[in-house]
Formats: sequence, C-alpha cells, structure tokens
Amino acid sequence: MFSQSEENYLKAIYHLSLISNKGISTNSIAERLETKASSVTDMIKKLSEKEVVVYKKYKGVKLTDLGTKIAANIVRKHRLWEVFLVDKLNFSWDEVHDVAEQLEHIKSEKLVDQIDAFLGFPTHDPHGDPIPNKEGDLKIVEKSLLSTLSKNEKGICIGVDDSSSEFLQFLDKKGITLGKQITVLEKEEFDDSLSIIINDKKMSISNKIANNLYIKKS
Amino acid sequence: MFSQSEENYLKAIYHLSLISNKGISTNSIAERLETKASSVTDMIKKLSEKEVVVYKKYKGVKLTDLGTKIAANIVRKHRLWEVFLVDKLNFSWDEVHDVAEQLEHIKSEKLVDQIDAFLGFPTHDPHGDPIPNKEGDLKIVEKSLLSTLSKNEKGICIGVDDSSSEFLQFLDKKGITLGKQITVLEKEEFDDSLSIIINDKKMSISNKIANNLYIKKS
DNA sequence: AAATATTTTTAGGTTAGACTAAAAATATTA
DNA sequence: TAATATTTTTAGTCTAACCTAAAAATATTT
Repeated sequence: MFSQSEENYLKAIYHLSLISNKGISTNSIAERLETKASSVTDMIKKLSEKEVVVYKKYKGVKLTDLGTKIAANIVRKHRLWEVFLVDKLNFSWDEVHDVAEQLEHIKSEKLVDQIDAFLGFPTHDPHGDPIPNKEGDLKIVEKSLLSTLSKNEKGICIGVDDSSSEFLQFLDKKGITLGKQITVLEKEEFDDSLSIIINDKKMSISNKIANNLYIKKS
Repeated sequence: MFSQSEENYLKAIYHLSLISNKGISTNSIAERLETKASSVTDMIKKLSEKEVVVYKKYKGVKLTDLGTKIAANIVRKHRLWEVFLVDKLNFSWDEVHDVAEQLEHIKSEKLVDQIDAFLGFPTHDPHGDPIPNKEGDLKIVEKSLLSTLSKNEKGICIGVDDSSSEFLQFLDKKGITLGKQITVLEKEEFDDSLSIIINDKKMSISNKIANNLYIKKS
C-alpha cells in the first residue's frame, strides 16, 4: 500500500516520463511537487526499496512496470473523478483539479469501476486528456499545439496543456472549448500571434495561448 | 484546517457525546479509535489549543460549539457518501463504510452541496442514521430497540446499531431491511429470543440481533 | 584540462502522530 | 480510611515526510 505522498511522487514521475523517457531528474520532480531536491532523494530511496522505481545515484529515476501501472491507475482515478464532477455535479472544467487531486487517493477498486461504468466509460477528461484503462494503457492521439499550425490549416480543439483555472476561464470567455473547429487565418511574425476563426468569428490569439491549446489537424 | 487524524478524533468524540453528554473519557476515545490513551491525551491537547474541545485534566473532554459543527459536518459527508454509493453506484449497505470513511475527509464545500442535491437531499443514510444538515443539526426520531418491544407490539425497521458488514449481511439473508414491518409474536424468557413476523413469515430472532435493530413503533 | 557552476546527495534537524513504560490522579473495595 | 485497582498523564522513543546547509558528483565554460 502506498501513502498519498508516495502516490504523488509516482504520479509526478509518470507525467515527467511522458515527455522525456530518460531518467527523471531529482530537480524536475522537486519542481513539479513544489518541494526540495533533498526530500525527493529521500522519497526516491524509499520508492526504490518498494521496487516501483529504478534509481541510480546522480542518474535520475525511472518507473518500473509495477510503478508505471500504479501511477497510471492514480491518473485514471484523477481523470474519472474530473469527468464525474463536470458531467454529474455541475462543476466547470476550471474547478475540478483540486478536488480530483484529493479524490484520486481514495482506495477502492469497486468505487473506480462503478464510477467508470456510471459515467459510461469515458475516454477523455474535461481537459481532453486520455483516461488510462484498468491496465494503465492509454491511446495516444495525434495532436499539435495550435502555435505549430501554418496559415490556412484547420483542426479541432482537443485539449489544453496548461489546465490552470485562469487559463481555462480565459478560454471560456473567448468561447474556446473542446470540440470546436479552429482555422488559422494569419500568423504574425512580429509577436507570433495568430488570427483565427472560431465559432464563425475572427479573433486574435497570443502566442502564449496558442502554445497551450492542442489541435487535431483536419 | 484539520488533518484527517484530527477529524477522526472530533468525529469519535461527537459520536460518544450522543450517548453520554458528560465529559468524554480518554479511554473511551482510545477504544473507539483503536489507539492508546496516551495518544489521545496528546491529540486532545492539540484540539483544545484549536478551541474545538474543552479539556480539563482527568475530567474528559467536551466539544465546543465549533467542534460540534465541524464533527457534524464530517458525519454529514460520511452519510451522504454512503447514500451516493448505495443509490448511484450499486454498493450494498454492508460495503459502504470503509469507503465513506475515506471520502468523508475530502475538502470541498461545493462537492458536498452538489452531492446532496444530486441525491435529492436525503435525510437518512443506508443504515437509517439521520444526515445532519449544513448547520450540523439533525432531527432525532423516536426509535426503540427491537429487544424492548413487548409481545404483540409492532413497528417499522428504521435502523441498525451495529453496522458491521457481518451483521448487515446476516440481515440481508434473513430478509430484514429498512422499512419492513415487524410484529413481535412472542418473547422467550429463557434466552430473550423473539418470535416475530416479517415479510408475512414467522421467524425466530436472537437477543443479540434484537439488540441491534431499531424500530419505530406503530 | 582547469575552473566554475549546477545538480544531487548526505548529514542533521523538525513536526505530526503514533507508541511504551512509568508516574500521578482518581475510583473502588475491604 | 487505608489499600488496591483503574484511569490518565507524562516522559521519552519512533517513523514518515519534510526542511536547511554543506559536501560530493556531474556538467559547463573558459
């Protein structure tokens, strides 16, 4: 059995592994968890004892197969709870993260299975992130940052990179939600801002925004 | 903010207070929480600092108004989650306790309010226990242990004292569920067992069972 | 390659929440 | 009421999870 703290470390390493697939550095884990590198070293040793990570001093950590499965299951629970909050309890997509952060640590396999069924076996959470299945697998969808699209390319908005409530509320205000079609009209060389069409309306999008919106090209 | 551990102590004192309304003894708290009296003394001092209990050495503790409100809110959450598990997720009444024990510590007022609404503002949990309202009040229903009924008295089964899964599964097996009418046909002096009618069937009930079933006389 | 900078680990300390064993207070019984 | 029993508190440890500061390893510059 793993403590909440151990679970949070596993989850952090899991997320970092999706980007780099090299040994995950102590510092990157510390940064993600808003803690100190020395604390990370302590915890990594413990996780290594429990055989959920492989650890070589100064070389970073990798999740074992067991560790990956456990981490994916926590992510699964997090995302299922997010769907529950939005679909059943009228939460908006910018309100769910902190609560899901707590709910993901509830230990009951039956609970997860039943929530999954209750929600109709959703495949994605409210931010467009895929929900791992019981085995911990998730299907990767081809996605591109809006900022990488060229003039006249179009696609469907399928996710966000930054899921802070500030960003999500901003998107709400602009009418940008998952599933909407976006067409790039123009790219400004000067500030990398974009002119796009969404909801049949033309609007200007800063590079910062375009760098945090995932598009499925079409 | 209170830790899970602090919340568990408050809840234990709350439950014990419903029976005795005197100062709650260190030992009774220790027994309920399956911990040692010395640990209880430590925690009581901390809770006393936080002004949720009043503590006099060797004289036991009492909840303050604030403490009572906080404790009632935890009980409220516990019971709402139990209803959720049974009504929405197909848990049976003997499976809900351990999960609710975890869920009751989730911190989100919106979550509780929404669950409450989602369930249609239930007044009782699956074991017949009343759900405190947001202010922490609960309406007490006149109830009697089945063992206190006399020959020929009848009533509706409205709750259980022991909610262990063993007992609840036993009741299921016997067809005894909340809302059923029970009529006492006979009381055996010898072993205090009862002969009753439930579901139009006659059956014999040991004193141990009758001592754990609440009836609303009718 | 040597010097410097950065990252990581170690060593030692803190706090919450538990524990054991012994001392102190209270309660019970003779 | 004195003796005994029980309950409660105190004193001192332990572990998980964090911390700071310094040492050691690795990476980057010059």
